[in-house]
Amino acid sequence: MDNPNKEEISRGDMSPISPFTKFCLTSLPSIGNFSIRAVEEAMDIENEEEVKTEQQETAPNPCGCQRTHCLKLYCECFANNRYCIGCNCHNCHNLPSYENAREEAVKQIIERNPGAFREDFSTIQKACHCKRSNCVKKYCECYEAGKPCTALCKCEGCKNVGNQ
DNA sequence: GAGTTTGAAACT
DNA sequence: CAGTTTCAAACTC
Repeated sequence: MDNPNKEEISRGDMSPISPFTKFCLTSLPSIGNFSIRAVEEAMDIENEEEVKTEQQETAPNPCGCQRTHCLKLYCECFANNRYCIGCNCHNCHNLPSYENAREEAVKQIIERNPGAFREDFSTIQKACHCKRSNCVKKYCECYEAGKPCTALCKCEGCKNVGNQ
């Protein structure tokens, strides 16, 4: 298998700190007063990694995307119009420093589905197409949202019919 | 933790 | 629009 970081290492548009340097900064113990934070500030780097660390515990639904750079709707963070913060994703481009690529991806998705990023997401009625989960597992978007399936759904063997 | 199953998203 | 593939999460062992 290829090193998943290879691509990132060779990119020219990434933040000026290499993955290896990042690893060193975050993994090696600080020496005396020589703190990681001081190094970061001295290098005047983007602070997204710092933000990640600080918000790690409160990050809602951290994703674990491997292949999409978190720029497809497969990525929960991206789909919810959030940057990836405290996630376990690889080669993430869903970050302020990749704003150009991010906006391009958003544009492309909106072309395909104008409603994909509507703000009032909670009011959108989901319509699932489940075949095997009986709509009673979190594979089903309706079930996951805590809502019964409706006539809009095209599911088979649905048992997600609410309390009735 | 590894492998399987699932259905949305993406693609053709 | 329908069929197929890709993807990441849910789930199982």
